[in-house]
Amino acid sequence: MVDAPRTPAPTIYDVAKVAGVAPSTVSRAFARPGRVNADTAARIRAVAEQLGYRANPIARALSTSKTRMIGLMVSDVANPFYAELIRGAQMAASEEDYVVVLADAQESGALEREALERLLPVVEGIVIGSSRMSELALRSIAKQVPLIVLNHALGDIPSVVTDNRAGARAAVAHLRDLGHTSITYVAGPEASWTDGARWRALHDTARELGLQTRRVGPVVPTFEGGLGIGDEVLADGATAVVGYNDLVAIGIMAAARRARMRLPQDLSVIGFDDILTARLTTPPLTTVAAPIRFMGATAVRNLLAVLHGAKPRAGQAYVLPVKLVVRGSTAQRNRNRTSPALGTTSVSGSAS
Amino acid sequence: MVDAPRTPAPTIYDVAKVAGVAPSTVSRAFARPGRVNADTAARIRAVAEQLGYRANPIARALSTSKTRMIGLMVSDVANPFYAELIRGAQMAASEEDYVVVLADAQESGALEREALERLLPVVEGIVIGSSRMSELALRSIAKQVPLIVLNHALGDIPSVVTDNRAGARAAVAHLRDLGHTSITYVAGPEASWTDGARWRALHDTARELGLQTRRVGPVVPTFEGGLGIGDEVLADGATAVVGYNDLVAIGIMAAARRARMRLPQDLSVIGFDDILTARLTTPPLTTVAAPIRFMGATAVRNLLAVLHGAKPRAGQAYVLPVKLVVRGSTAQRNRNRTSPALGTTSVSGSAS
DNA sequence: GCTTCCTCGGCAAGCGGTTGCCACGAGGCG
DNA sequence: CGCCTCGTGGCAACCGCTTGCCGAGGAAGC
Repeated sequence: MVDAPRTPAPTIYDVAKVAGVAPSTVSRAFARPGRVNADTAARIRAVAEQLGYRANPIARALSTSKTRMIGLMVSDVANPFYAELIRGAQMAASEEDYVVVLADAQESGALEREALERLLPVVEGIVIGSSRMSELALRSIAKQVPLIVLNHALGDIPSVVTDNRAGARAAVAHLRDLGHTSITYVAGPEASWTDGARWRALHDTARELGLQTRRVGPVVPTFEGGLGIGDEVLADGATAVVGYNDLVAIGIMAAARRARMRLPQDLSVIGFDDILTARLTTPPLTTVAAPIRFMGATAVRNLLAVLHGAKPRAGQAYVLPVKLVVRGSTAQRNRNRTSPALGTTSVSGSAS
Repeated sequence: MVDAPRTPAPTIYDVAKVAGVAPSTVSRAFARPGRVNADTAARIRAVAEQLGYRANPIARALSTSKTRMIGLMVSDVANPFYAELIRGAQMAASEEDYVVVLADAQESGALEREALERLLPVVEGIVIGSSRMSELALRSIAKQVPLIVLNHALGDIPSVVTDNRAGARAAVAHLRDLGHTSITYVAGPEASWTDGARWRALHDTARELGLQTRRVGPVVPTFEGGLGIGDEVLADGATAVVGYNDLVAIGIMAAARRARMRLPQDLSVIGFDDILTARLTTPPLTTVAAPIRFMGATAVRNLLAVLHGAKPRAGQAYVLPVKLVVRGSTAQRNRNRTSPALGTTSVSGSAS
């Protein structure tokens, strides 16, 4: 063992002894203002302060089951989207003096279950960002502990999502205004509820506004995913593509550049989410910005509200507004762009 | 309050009753293999399984002070560097069935202290990534709980850092090979130990290899930081710049592009760390790649080792190897590049 | 003056495990 | 055959805080 002559932290018993009262009184002095005479309370506080007393959250939790911890499950911490989300959740939690326990599913349903297992007995509630688990599994979790899911509207579990419909509409309208007549959508994970929502909304609005749509994929929702399917997208002579998320969109841009296309003249690209990276690319990415940080905060705040006794609002998801941020990756359709010279991993097929 | 007819989870008492043994025996059946007769243990396990018993970590923690949680403090969760770090820490923790409690200092020493305060009583040990606190404060923490700091070599606290010296050397050598004779370093936060280490190493090797160095900054270690100081860097006619980290380097690139310089012909840029974003820029960033994920994992593994009784290795930091990853942002020095047309926020001064 | 109510502190029983110590029986050994 | 040792299980005392309940004493009501 280590050296550690660390003196044990003072307890309410120590404080009680010094202050000349019973431990229960000390406890109440902190937890139940008013229950104890003001003078006594003041004296106790003073002693506590002087002894450096800090309540032991573990002990408290044992009898109250209030750990002041909430679990946050993300499918991939390394994804910038989640970084922002975590930040929001983190902030909202601190506001109420809660602490967040992070779990990373690493895009695997099995790991997610396992991590959840570790979390469950310790946290008061859980926020799950884009689960890879089945709805059945989610429901079973929801039975055990207050739960709120992100980016996935389930009938009976409280959830917060973004307004994918409005976002898709804005994207389509923007592309139409630029003269585009056809849009290629690069799909994300099949298991993703968000992907379905985005595609459906895109498809519907496109039809409404008289544009064609095409759907390719699914791909893994990363830069590599977008890069990998880039040639297929370009082979068909697409002039406008919308990616499942920013990372995919950026991947597509890289593929286009590799194929010696000019951006945005030859190809307009739009992403979803507006992660930090979106503004760092060349050209900077036009994207449907989600209030990511706010999403995390909203989820946590609602979870906390439920923990404080509020009725969970299950029937209807909280839908957060989005905004199309026009940057440099979209431009007027170029009617006579040349057939792309495909990259090394080229695919047969030519531009229309 | 909520509905919740959630039946209370079974305890060792329930299991004991059904299995016809004493609670202590149940406890030992799980915690102390061998201490209990194999048959009895098997029976207990069976009963537990059937009842769906799960040990309550809170209760266990109360008497053993082993929470199986470690704290991870980062100065900015939204920074991609930390995203990777968290992932590594997270993975290493899961390996030993530990859970990580995340705290975000939001680049503020005060918030960092506060968050630490919340963490301290709950976790068995803490990993701090790039602290904004004073060394004094760090030492005081280290006295209370096993601590390991990242990117900051302190004499008496175990730490893991990257081989900044080797990294700087590689960067300088690379630039020299490309014909550059002078290097501008854009400094990061003054409070950053890493910044000092990088600059010193850069300066030393440059001198050794016969190159000039210049140092500008400090700037906040973000894209905006790099972008903001870009003009100052360019005004002096720099041909090669090394940023404190990738984000800063990317910011410089953006500034250069805004000034209508061609990259990398007119300006070579090198970053540090190799965050995910580094390969997504145009041109992709040449950078001194740190094994970020591995750093996180290393920190956690060593912390865990200490918790398991290993002697903390304080005297000497664990230094992790780095590797120069040459991408597209560096090129042969262009001897006759034209004086840059500075952007809107231009600074007086002309190229040499 | 006596009952009633209220305020405020203490007692003690949990919360769900862990663990030092003891007891009991069986096998080993001289 | 008596004594020791070893393997196992149980008892009970924690770990530190919360909280229902009780009771003493003072204020208020009649």
